[in-house]
Amino acid sequence: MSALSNVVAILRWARGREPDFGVGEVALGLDMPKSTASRLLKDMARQGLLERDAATQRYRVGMLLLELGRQYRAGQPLVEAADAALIDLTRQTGYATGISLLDGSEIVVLRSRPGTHPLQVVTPPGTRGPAWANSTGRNLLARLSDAEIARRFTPYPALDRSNAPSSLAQLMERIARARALGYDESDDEALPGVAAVSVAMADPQSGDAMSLYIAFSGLHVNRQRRRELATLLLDVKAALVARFGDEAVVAAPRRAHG
Amino acid sequence: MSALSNVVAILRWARGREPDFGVGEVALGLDMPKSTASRLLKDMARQGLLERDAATQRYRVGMLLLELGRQYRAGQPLVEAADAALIDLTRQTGYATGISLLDGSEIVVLRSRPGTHPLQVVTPPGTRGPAWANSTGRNLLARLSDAEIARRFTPYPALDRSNAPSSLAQLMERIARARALGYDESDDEALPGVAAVSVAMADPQSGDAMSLYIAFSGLHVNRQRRRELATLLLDVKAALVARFGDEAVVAAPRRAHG
DNA sequence: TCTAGGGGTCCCGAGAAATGGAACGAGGTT
DNA sequence: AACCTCGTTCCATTTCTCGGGACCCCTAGA
Repeated sequence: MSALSNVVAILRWARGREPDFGVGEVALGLDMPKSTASRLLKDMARQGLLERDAATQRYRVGMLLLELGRQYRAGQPLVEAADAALIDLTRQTGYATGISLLDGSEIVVLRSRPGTHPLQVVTPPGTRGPAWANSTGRNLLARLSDAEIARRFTPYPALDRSNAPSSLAQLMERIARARALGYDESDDEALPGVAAVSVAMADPQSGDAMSLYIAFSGLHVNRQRRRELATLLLDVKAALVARFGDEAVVAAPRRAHG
Repeated sequence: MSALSNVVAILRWARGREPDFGVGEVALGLDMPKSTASRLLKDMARQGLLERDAATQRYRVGMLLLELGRQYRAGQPLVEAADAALIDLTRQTGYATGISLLDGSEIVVLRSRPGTHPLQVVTPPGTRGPAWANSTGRNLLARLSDAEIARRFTPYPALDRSNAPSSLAQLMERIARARALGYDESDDEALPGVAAVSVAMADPQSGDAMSLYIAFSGLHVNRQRRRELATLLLDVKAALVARFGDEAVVAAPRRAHG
């Protein structure tokens, strides 16, 4: 087992363990001798990957990771332009907006900001969620082949949320609808009380896909207004496609020179 | 040289290198053999700390760091409460707000969100800045001894911004003013055209200090309004101190039991 | 068409680092 | 005082990492 793989195993294990964790928890969680865990955590703290509270002897993620984390996909022209457009959309509408990426069968929030309406839930960048139980995820899945979607969702994950698709067949129906409409909606699925509309697009240079969303309280936004918000998002997407292109447009000649 | 220290050296070097970087740049930047750089980058990508674009052979920070980065100081009750209060303040006033921490002679943004006024500059979490050239940094420095401040600012850093203190003496004056007022202001210092007001406080449990700020366009907010914003921030701080305490209040008995 | 140069990859012997069982320290509880 | 839990340190042994050198691929220029 290389030093690097041990360190990354600890970092992966530490995801979701806010605010801190101890030597024994790491040893137990990773089935690792306590002396190994103690030594690795101490080394990682010394190097700045972690911080250690001397009073409690507990560890937490280090500031270096805060600095690097915000850098993920930063500087990519399409990502920055999309984010700027979504910040404008929040100003214009008062609703929370953001960008999500697909990772396996989950989504990870890349950028987000709260709206000015009293929506309680803010999903900060770095947060994971079930891709099948929100519109951003289904939009991203819609860009994959049916076979690949089936592969990722067998066995089908359990989630006790009545509005979320509860079988692969239901998920495929929702995805088909997203493909047909060009956008998707969710309401009280992964996030209770939260509704959203979203669109997906890809960077023509790299093929990296992302989903742009507007989130709002399901109780306070009627059907008509949701359609208006979807249209605003489609307009944002159209402007970005006009400026950067879309993967679908250049997919064929992508590998060929020229 | 341990494997861990090499990996962290690469991660530190990678800060600020958006959107990506190559093997040769790392080897040159860290004075490292190309074979070493190539092997380390490949291993780091395999483990998810980095991602590699097969087409360009260039590397970038990995999604794992996005997930861990947002976790920094997350789950700490005071940080979460302060952030929620600042989100409310953005809703209420329309101005950008956030939290910054001190690291040596620099500040690092922990949380931030844009306002709804047309302020162009948004400083995302993870961004570094000169502590002496903005109000958040001076507030945090105000909590240190004069000797410690002098130590951190000798030699005094150069920064070509006319409104920023350009000597240790000027910095100490500004810090003295922040101590007297309980808040500080900046205008067109580290960030051109950007003004801010901020207050600082510390977690009584851990002693960790943080600065809360409101940022706005220097052109569009008059002196009266700035004082109102400072009062709002002081109110937020007072509410947090009432709820959590402040380090100054419990500093003496901190090490003693009880 | 050929050559040179830049960027990057892979191999593997030598040397350095990492592992983890055992012993131990500190603090809390009975 | 004895016991338990959490965490630390030591060091013999094992495993891993380093990086020079050879090599590959691609592009530009003669």
